Amino acid sequence: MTPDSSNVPRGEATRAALIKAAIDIFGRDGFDAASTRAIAEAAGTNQALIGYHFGGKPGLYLAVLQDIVDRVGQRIGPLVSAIGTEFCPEPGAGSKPSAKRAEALLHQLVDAVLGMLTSDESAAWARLILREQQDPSEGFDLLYEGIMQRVLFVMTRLIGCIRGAPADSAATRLTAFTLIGQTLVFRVARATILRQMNWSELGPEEVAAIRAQLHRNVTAILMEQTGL
Amino acid sequence: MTPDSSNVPRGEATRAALIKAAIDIFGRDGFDAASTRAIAEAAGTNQALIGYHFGGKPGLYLAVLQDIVDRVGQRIGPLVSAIGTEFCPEPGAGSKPSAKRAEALLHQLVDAVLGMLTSDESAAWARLILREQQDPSEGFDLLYEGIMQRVLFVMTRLIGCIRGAPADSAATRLTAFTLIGQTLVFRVARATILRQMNWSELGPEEVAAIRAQLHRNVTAILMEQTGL
DNA sequence: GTCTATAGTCGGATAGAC
DNA sequence: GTCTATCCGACTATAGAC
Repeated sequence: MTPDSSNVPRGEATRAALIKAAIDIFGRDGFDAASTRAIAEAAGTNQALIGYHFGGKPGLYLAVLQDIVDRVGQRIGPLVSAIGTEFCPEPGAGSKPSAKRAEALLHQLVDAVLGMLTSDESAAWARLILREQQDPSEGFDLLYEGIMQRVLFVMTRLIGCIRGAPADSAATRLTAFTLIGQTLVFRVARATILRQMNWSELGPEEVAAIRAQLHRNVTAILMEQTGL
Repeated sequence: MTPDSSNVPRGEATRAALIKAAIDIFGRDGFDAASTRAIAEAAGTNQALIGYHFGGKPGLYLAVLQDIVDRVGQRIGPLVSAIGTEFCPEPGAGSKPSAKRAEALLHQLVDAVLGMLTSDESAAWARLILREQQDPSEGFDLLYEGIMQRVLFVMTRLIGCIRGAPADSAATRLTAFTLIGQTLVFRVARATILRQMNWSELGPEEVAAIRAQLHRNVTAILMEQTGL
């Protein structure tokens, strides 16, 4: 229809290219060490356009964080939403799902998080999140509310259902953190793990082995208190 | 004896002050963003002395990594060594320690690592280690051989003993990683955890709650496969 | 909306006095 | 062994042409 070869508004392609490049470079070097020159070059555009589109380096950084939230949402959002509607306590709603169902969904959730954290794509933005955790900036709220809070909410519901314990108790929440930790370690301590296992990458075979181990651990941890 | 008020060689105090300051600043800002000016100022010395004592910024960074290895070694080295001598397979040595003994030591080891990772002191250098894991430099070898390898070695021995499985099997190693991950998460995802728990810090009470949860998890994970 | 050019700041390294 | 002073490169932000 329009004379443009593409159908994005005029400078939208530039905006997207800058964000895409910025994820890599902010992720690799951190906010301070990353240079707007390098980002513009990687994006195939001009350095001055960062000021035009985002107001400056900090504005670009915030746009990058929002983009990460969107990417993660596309990956695990559907599963998280599905669990949320099934397990969110609605007064007068249908019968409560069984613990078996909750356990199956918890395994799915852990698998989804593991798949995300071991993907090559996650290497860049996982670093950004790690940095924000160590030294939260004003952008941390975006990540917390867009990712962590959502995942932890449904995870504590599942654990509470399996154990027959309150989802908001300290023990339930701490259990959720340890489940996340077991998964997170394969991204965070990746260099140590590759060296220790004599692996060269986290390919499908390696991820399958990890998945099996996590499955056993999740079952063991959740069965434990159920029997008390 | 000497006319000096202290008994360190001439510029040793300067060296130590620079390393102490550099741990904080490299930890907070990362290698690139940290400035030698800021480090020198924090150390109460002169910026040019970094070049004199360490040859430059990279040399100072390597000295900092070695210092971290030494600090961690002072904290958990004795326990790790004790476990190593008790569980290292020596041909013709005394009878094998019991699984009960191994489990007790494993709980001690996890406790020691948790105590280290939740200490205020660890905040600075834990960040440095995290960065090295995400993007290993030539200094990563120092950390791996000085810390990770030692801890994982004794941990896999303990797990192998408890399960009656080989300490070098993939499953044993993966289990060790998950145990580390459960502990590590309380340093790595600290910001998320504090917010989610509505805690303001990881003080003695909070650490005790975490410790109890880790204890339950470790028991559950190790009991699971023992019964098969 | 995109570009070039540049002003202003701050970085690491180092020469040379003491 | 420690200091001051300085060189030179890299950075962000921005003015102004197109």
